[in-house]
Amino acid sequence: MMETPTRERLLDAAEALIARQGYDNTSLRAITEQAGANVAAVNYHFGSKEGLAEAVLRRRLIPIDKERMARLEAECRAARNEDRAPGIEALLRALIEPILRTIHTEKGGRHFIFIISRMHTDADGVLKRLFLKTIQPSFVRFFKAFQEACPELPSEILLLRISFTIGAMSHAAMVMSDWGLLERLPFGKLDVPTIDRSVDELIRFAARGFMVTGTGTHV
Amino acid sequence: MMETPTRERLLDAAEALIARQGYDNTSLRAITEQAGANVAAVNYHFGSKEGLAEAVLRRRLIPIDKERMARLEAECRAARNEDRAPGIEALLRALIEPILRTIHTEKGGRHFIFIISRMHTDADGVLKRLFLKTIQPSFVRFFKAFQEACPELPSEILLLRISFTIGAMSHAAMVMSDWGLLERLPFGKLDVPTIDRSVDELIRFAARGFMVTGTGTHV
DNA sequence: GCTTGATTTAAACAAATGTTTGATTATTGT
DNA sequence: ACAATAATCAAACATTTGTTTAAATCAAGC
Repeated sequence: MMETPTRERLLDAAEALIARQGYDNTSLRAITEQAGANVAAVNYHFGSKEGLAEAVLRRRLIPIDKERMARLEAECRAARNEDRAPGIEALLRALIEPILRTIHTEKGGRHFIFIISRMHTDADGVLKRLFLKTIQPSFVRFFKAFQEACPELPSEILLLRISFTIGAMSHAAMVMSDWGLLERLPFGKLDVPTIDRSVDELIRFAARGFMVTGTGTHV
Repeated sequence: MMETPTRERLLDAAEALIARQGYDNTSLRAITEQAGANVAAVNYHFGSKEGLAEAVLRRRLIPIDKERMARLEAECRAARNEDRAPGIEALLRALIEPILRTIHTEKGGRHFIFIISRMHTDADGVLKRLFLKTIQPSFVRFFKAFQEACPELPSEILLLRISFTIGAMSHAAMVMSDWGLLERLPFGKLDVPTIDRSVDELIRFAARGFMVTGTGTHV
């Protein structure tokens, strides 16, 4: 049985610890200890603590970003062929599903989600800059697609609603990763919803948010 | 002209710096320097760095919490008198407006908002525990009111939707505090919405999210 | 005016941080 | 088998961290 290489063990340990404690509050010694490696291993393999964090981020974010764009373009292509505007719900699904699915698809995904959530609310920080750089192009692309889907909505309002959605997604990711945190509160008995159910609820919640003149009832 | 006391200058400096850089990444020396005070002043006035952070949090959070509860109870009372269930939109307004209003009402509110946003996405941390302890009772109270407003909605789905709303609010607060961050992206010309307009958009976005069988069109 | 208590100050504290060094051990290519 | 490169290791590096100390300064009260 081949043991996993040090480089990867470092990534896993860093991912888990940074998720729980944050970047600044996680020491290299804690990471290397959990990974069963020497302190110098980080600087050998990644150049610096910052380099390690960058690698942690890229490892999962780039595949997610690729799948997002693939789904986005698929919907836009389908829309062109059928001579219609892209559908809001399909766009939301392209934005939300790839990242929330990593919670139970990938091994460390549950940890990674926490890092991403914190990324959205960090004003500044080492990881934030890299995160923005990585995700900016597809964010701009998504915005254009949303504009096609809602051609009569003023851009700044559209941007607000997309921000609401990203915030909801970010927070939902945390709740879904650690539902126990809510269950500890005195809410009475709750059936924990599955990830897929939660994702669906989120997408439809956001989709309704993008509507106007909704006439449904509150049920 | 009386100069503001050291205690308060420390709170202001800590609030601004913790908002920008996070709790762990903000040193006491940076805080005391910006406040024009000695390093030991923090331990003298607040006992510890943690004590200072706690004071920063309580100073604004407790009044916000009080106003939230006041509005909540007002709506519930009105509902009882008129023999109807509490209205979703009124509940959302009670939850959202008091905290988002501090952005432009209070002097340092713009900074405080960042701290609160980070609080929501922090898995653990010094401030998180205090935040939860402070806000938990009214959160439970809000949940009960939402249950009255949506008596047929399963509790776990209701809890999900509230989580979506809180996430949207949290992220929106950041965008509203620093709209320039979005304007830097290549979106073309945007009219920056006012705070009041943004708050309204958020409340109505969330209110639509709580509906079912919405039949509006995407505009 | 002196005293009591509150506040401020500079200096020092131990502990923890990211990084570097130089030697040692594994692994690989020929 | 041997040389060359890659990887690991213990030890030490200079900084920075939150906190404490003990003296100095300030502000009232009587």
